[in-house]
Amino acid sequence: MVIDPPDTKSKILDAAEELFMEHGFEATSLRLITTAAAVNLAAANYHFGSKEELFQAVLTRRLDPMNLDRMQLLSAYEAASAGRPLTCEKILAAMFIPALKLARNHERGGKNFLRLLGRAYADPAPFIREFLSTQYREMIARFRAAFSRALPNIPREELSWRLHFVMGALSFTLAGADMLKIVSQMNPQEATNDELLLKRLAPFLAAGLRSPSTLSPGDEDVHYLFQES
Amino acid sequence: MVIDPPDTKSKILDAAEELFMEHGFEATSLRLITTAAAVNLAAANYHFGSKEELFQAVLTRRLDPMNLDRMQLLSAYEAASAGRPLTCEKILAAMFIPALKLARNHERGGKNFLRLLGRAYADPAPFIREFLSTQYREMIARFRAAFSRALPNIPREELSWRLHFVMGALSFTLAGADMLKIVSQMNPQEATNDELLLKRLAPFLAAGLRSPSTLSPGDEDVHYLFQES
DNA sequence: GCTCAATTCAAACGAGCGTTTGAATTTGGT
DNA sequence: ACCAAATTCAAACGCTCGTTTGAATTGAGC
Repeated sequence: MVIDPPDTKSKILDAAEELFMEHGFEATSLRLITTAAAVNLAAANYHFGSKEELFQAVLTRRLDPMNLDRMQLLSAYEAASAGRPLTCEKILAAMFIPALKLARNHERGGKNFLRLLGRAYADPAPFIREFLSTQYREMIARFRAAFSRALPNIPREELSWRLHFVMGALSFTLAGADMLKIVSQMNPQEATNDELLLKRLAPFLAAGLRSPSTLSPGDEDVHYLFQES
Repeated sequence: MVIDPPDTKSKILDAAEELFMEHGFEATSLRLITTAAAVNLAAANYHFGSKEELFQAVLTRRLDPMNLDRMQLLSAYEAASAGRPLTCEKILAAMFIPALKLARNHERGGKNFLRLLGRAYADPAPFIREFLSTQYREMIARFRAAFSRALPNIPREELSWRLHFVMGALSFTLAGADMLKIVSQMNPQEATNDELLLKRLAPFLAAGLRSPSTLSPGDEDVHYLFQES
């Protein structure tokens, strides 16, 4: 069994994924990418059209299957629950397991990709924001509906916020191997254990999601944060 | 009472803050900044040395007072508690109130700054990461100690992770006015109400922080996420 | 009113950027 | 073996970047 050599397009995608992850979109030049991929400079524009389209191709290659995976897993859980609403942990698992599967895909640096993705969330470039917005719309809608059934007592708007916090903590965690040094001077060998990481994150988020809504109607004026002493 | 005109240095800082926030570090040129500030291009290098040092000056101007504020507030709460450990809400309030105070500082765009800060957390540039790491070290250590007293049953390592998640959700939330469109198609006029936003975030995080540790010793093999069906 | 240091200014420097070009080369169908 | 399409290649284009330079201007102290 012979593994045929990767074609130019794949070599560019692989090099771009690693370098975009390491330096960000703006700071990574096509010359750096094509040199690392050992292909001609013009090949990038020939195969992908532009640097922006190359970046989108890097994201799409892994993001599409992962989000599909998430939705299928959620559907499987829902089918198995016989009509009862899922637990928050179950829904979070449907979000995390496909991400973990990707992170474990070491043959091609899946972990690099998750860090790249986490950073893309915070990138101000309009073309990145629009791209992610359309890529995520369907998946987010499915999960919002699932959480809504799991947490019938949380108002719809409050739930939107909490889902936002969940995405924030998740993407920050995925992107943040370096950040751990800032926040916690964490043990590095543990920081690379993604499974353990998400095992810690999921219960944390589930507890937050289940907490009673503090801003129920008529409760707007509780100065929650600003009580004296 | 006459307000004297802002000097060149301040004009550059103000313009840089707004433009770095909008486009990120790499995508913002000194020519864009100095033109917006209506000063000569060379003035940026004359007053700040380099683009990197200018960026650090933008951060320092507001970050130093804010973190000092946080630590003083935490000390005040601790002094008022007469030796009893603080609640998580109280500690989170000491983190959030100074940020809110800054966001309310409309005369100079404090809100812009918080978005810039949230984005800096995710920036891969080494000089940014090192800068933030040293700027935050003392403040983080103080708050970790406070949470440690508030949550004596959470192992030290688990607590480090949870503090990490808290920082993630917070910075993502501060940075993410645009992101709300992706995750939740949120009501925009509400998204700009920072007080309400943090009133929702704080109880969410407090519930997560207080949740029982699921990875207590001997419990390592619970396949929390990977249970069947 | 002179001096000298601090600041502002227009101009340029060298380097790196994304993209395009047009010829050379490889590939696959007949 | 041939042709046409797909791909690779070296070179260049036009542009913007961060930084530097050296002269012009300003302003406070004597």
